[in-house]
Amino acid sequence: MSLSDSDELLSVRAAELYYDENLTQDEIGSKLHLTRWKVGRLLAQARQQGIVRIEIVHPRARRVLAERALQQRYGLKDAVVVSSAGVADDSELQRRVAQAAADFLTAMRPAPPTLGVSWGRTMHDVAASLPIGWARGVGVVQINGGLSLTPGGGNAAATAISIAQKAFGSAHVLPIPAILEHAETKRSIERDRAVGSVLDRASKASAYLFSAGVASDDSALVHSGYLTPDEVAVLVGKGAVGDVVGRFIGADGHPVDAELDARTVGLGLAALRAAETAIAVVSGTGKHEVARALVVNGLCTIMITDDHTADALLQQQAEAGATRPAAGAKKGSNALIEEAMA
Amino acid sequence: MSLSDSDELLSVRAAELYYDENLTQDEIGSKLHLTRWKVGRLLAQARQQGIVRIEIVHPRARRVLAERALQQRYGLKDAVVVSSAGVADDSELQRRVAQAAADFLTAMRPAPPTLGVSWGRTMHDVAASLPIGWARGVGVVQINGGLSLTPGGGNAAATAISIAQKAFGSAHVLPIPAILEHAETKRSIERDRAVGSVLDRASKASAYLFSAGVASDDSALVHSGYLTPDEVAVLVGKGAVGDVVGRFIGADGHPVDAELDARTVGLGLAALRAAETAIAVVSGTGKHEVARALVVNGLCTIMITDDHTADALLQQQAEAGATRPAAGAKKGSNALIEEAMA
DNA sequence: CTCCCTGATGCTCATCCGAGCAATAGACGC
DNA sequence: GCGTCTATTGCTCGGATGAGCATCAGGGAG
Repeated sequence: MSLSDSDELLSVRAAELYYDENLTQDEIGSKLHLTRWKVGRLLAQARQQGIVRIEIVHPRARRVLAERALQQRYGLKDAVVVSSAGVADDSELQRRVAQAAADFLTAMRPAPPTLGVSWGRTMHDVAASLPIGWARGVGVVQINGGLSLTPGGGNAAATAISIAQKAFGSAHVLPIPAILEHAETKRSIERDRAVGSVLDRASKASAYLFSAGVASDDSALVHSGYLTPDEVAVLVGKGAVGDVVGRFIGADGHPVDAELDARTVGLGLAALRAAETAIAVVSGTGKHEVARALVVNGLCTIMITDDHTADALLQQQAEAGATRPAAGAKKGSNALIEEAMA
Repeated sequence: MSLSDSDELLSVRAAELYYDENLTQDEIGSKLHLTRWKVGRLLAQARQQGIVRIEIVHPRARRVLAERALQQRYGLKDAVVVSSAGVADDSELQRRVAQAAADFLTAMRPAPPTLGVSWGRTMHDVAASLPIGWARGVGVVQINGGLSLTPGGGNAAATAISIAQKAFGSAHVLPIPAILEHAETKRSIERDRAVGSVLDRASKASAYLFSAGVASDDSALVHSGYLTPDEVAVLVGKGAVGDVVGRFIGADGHPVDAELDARTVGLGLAALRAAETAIAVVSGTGKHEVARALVVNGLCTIMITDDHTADALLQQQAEAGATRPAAGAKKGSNALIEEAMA
């Protein structure tokens, strides 16, 4: 601790003169009766101690440090953390994260020939945020069932179709329920030629893009009428932290209810775990736990989220390491900007 | 409007790379396929548009720009605006402002031979924040009556005494009520030799330091039992925005109730208006109106306040000019730092 | 008292960066 | 198409700044 009180006050004063007024370090030096090197050191100290906080306030701003920390901590291939500075409500934040996901997709080089997508509020926003022509000829495959029983917001297939259309590609949808009454029905549906081919295609996708839902009454699966609040409560009792591609998982990243899981149509979690590129888009206070389950258990290789969630994920110091082999400090989507220039 | 959307995104990205990572502009240039000058311009634009916000987070931090703006707008000799960044509640903010006032006093060169002070919660905090030896031999004079009828927090005289003691000086107190029942009583009290001599000394003080109170049930004059909430309500009805040295004033800076004013013991507002150095210490959401009355009507030459109040004072674009002759951009308390080094 | 160690200070030098200027590319009217 | 006008780009140059080093003050241990 070499920070004497007087030095700290000097730091503050120097920082004010440097950043608010903008005097040179030399000028500050003579004003404060210090040498310009001392001033430089005070400023460095002020920045290092966090007295000077530099914040980038913009809907599209990202928190690069948190991104790298996430990447390294959980062995992700990449991470995108959007700043929540100046965000009014949770839904605006979600839109920003969706926007970031769209930016990320757009910047992906090479674009995935086949992209498996889930559905839901977040995915809808991502689709909406994608610019027309974000890629050329991507095949988009819906990876889990979803026939919204409630109106509004378009159904699950619309998301996949929209993403495909904007890339001048083709969509392969699953116009079937997300969860069936009986495991047997599910198996027979999967045996259907059309459905089977889509699922097959899904399992071979070169990349996946999906979101995660909360385990509460607010779940999209409740809103869509597949589950009742009571059923969700039971799942929570069994340790569910949220759902991924329609499957409710616990903190260990595995389904909490084997029976329910057997009735859920779509790609299995193993496929995500094995995927080369699995992009999770998760944001909001309620989703910290699911997000943790995703990264801790290697269910995604790329995490796109907000800074609060990221901070939560980085909170605990030593966690069990991710199941993914660490990808090292491999640099990620720094080609994002290409899009902006195009 | 030369800010195309792509340029804005580039600005954001460049700012991230520059401030979060800290690459040189050159490195950013090659990473983003831009020349380093372009990067420089993007960064300048980002700062100028407020995309990059640099904030100094420290209890003692000041908002120098607001200070200068206040100074120039209202023709003040000086202004101190403390940052409210990271402040939990209003009382913490008040303590910070009091601290700033103490810093300001300490840094005053030359120290005023005689200092007239008022009393109240804020003044108490200022006194408490002053370091022992903040000056040598200042004569402190209480400028308005105040015998707290309620316990706790020490009475009005204690404030003056504390300030004086810490400067190894002498105190001249007014151990009499702030407001009397009858104007006649007030006049006779003023004729008292001891009281008269203090008031005389007060009127000749080389500087004044005072706060201002709200016109509401929360007024110190209500707490001290000099006024009832009903009486204050009547004053508010007459346009009172708050009290200064015990006198309730309207937005025009004049007493709203002549009769009440005639019963109030202490320095008149004219003395403040004429003073070479009149330091007002005002902070808190409820005091914006009083603060405005002070600066608009030249009741102080130096304003020490919080940034919210300052912003409120700077809100309206063209206001009637201050009654004080503009003091120009005369530099103020930049010697503050001497204290820190001593 | 002397020596040595540690941390702070002031300095040199290479780099970084911004102001200002010339060249260039677009935009527009003719 | 052509001239002109303006916004943008890339550059020169000198000041501003940070890294690294020599020096110095102070503070034990012997």
